[in-house]
Amino acid sequence: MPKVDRRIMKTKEAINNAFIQLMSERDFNKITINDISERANINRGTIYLHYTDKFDLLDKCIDEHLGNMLNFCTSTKTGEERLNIFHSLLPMFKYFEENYLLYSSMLSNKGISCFHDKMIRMSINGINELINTGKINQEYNKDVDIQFMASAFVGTVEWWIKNDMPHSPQFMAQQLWNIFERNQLFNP
Amino acid sequence: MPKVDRRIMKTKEAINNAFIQLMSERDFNKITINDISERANINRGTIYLHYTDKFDLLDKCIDEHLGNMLNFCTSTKTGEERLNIFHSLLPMFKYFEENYLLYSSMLSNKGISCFHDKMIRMSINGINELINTGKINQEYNKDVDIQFMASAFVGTVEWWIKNDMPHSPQFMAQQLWNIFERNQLFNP
DNA sequence: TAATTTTTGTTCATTAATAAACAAAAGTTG
DNA sequence: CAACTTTTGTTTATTAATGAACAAAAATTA
Repeated sequence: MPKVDRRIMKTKEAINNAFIQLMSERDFNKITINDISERANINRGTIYLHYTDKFDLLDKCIDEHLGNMLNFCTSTKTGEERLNIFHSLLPMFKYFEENYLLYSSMLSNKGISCFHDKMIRMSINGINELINTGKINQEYNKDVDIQFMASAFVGTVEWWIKNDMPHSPQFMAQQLWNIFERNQLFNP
Repeated sequence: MPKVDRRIMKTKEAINNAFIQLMSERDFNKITINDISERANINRGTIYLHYTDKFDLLDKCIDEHLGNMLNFCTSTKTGEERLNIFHSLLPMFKYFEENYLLYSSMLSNKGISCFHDKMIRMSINGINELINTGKINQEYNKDVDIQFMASAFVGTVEWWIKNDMPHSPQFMAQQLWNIFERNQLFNP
């Protein structure tokens, strides 16, 4: 990958940090480009060099962080482990815990649904991968089933984050795993 | 004053922070321009746009921070208070306490004497101002006396900083003030 | 000491960020 | 609703920072 100019890295990080900070303070529709540029201590015009508007910024911000999460969950694993759902469940909860400020802001923030939507889409992708590799009980391979599972899964995770993470990552991963087992979701 | 480009502000602050950090870790002559640019996350060449070499950087760094100190000691005061030595002693000790990392690095660091020299010069300037305004007992108005007083004063402050500030700013200011009174240094 | 590596200070062409200005859109106020 | 203020998105000329290259100096190593 061609190395990125360090000015771009710094600018983007400043924008992202400012944005996440502001998202934890007030609702998305109360945040202006002005606010972001002031908080990030950069020229307002500079934001437009990287993002078309604040919706684009929100979009890319979520994409990047969910991408980091996925990476974190799969990076240190072998191909076999990667498809073992429990080995990914635990790091996922841990990652959310470590980035509490970001994800709780995103979820508590009125006026944005794209975070939820992206979580759903990510889950569906994950489920499809498990189906294609035969890890999942084929009987669940219908779009309604997939949607049902994704909604349940994402809803549970979101509930956990929004309610200040009332259980440990270990506990949550184990509980979800138990549910999956009880429903014979995974092939042995 | 004409407003400075915000890029310059950011670059200088990054350089200064990196430099102070490094000064607290190792001796000045073990610090390279390379180290500073890496720590500051800026291009090495950029340093040369603002400083001729690392000695110049050290010099300007000290000047700036001692300037801040002077400012802090005199800013919130009226003209009368400003020349009342006790009203400046206390804030001085407080300022050093608040910027402990910086000043203890400067003093503990082998290979630099300019910090001490600048402190002496600053004290001499202060004493001269007090003489010119008649605040100081005229009998002390000889260069040897001035040098004696400045050395004693600076040496005491440096001792306090180097030995991890064994007394409170209040105590130090009071003790110094007592010494001045005992020697009838100041006119009533 | 000689060979080698690191650091320095400078140059260069290129790119990113800047301040300032502007009209249009959106939001707020009386 | 109209007057007003704020925010937006874009443009422009200018400046600062960048990475890369280089030879010389300094420091390190054998």
